[in-house]
Amino acid sequence: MATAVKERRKPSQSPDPGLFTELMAKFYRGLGDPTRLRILDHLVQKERTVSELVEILGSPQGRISSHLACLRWCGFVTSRQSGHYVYYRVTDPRVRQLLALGKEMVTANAEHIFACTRIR
Amino acid sequence: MATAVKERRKPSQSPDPGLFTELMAKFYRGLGDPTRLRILDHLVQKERTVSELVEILGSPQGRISSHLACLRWCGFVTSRQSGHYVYYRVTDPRVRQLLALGKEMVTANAEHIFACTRIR
DNA sequence: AAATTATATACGGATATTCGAATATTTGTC
DNA sequence: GACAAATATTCGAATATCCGTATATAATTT
Repeated sequence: MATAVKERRKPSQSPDPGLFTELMAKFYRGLGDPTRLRILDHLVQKERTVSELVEILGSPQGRISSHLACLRWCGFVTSRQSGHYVYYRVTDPRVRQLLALGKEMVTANAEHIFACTRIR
Repeated sequence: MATAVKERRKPSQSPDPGLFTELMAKFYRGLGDPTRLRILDHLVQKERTVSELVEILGSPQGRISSHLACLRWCGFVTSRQSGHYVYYRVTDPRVRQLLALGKEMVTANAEHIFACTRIR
């Protein structure tokens, strides 16, 4: 007699509507930090090593690495190692789209956003 | 003789690079909350009143109103009043694009995002 | 204008996020 | 393997965000 096998959902599908929304929120929060946005702005233009970013942005190395890790987890950047340098870049074209859309909307709404007290 | 007039920047332009990045981050954080995303998901489909959203989402009214205020400040939704109902909707097509892009990327990266510890 | 319904806001407590500083890990060189 | 350079991670303190509850405002009806 055939045993009923509990079907396993593909992980790329929304496993649970609530959880998926949580992940979406988490994803957007990945873009919700100024340091990460500055990093992305540079990686969109050109591949960079961690130390280059440290130099360019003038932020401490630990902070840059930490934010890069976050960006990598969420799929905004990819990395490759060469020698003892790690090169980061933006590969997914959707990241550029996300950034472009945000830039447009913020440009048009800067004052309102600035005035929003719910988020500081 | 012509007096030199200090040129006033258009407010829609980036006033200060640092500040603009801050606003961008704030903007994306606007999408970084599950309740707000759920609200947007419904408003993308159809115009709704606050009480309809309260009913649909099962969250307390104050919370819904508060999040709607946030979404309105950041330019994600617009509102119109009719009687003593306030109708909210998504007017800007870029919001749909932002949501669609996020959905795609999260669908492809759900496990990684879930595993990201920097953001919980 | 009093009452009612719908919406918006205020406040304190709990949790999340970021930073700075220090340390650990990895990679290549000698 | 010891050392140096580049990168990654950890930890506590400061700040930001969210929630629940309560209250305030606005619009309509009587």
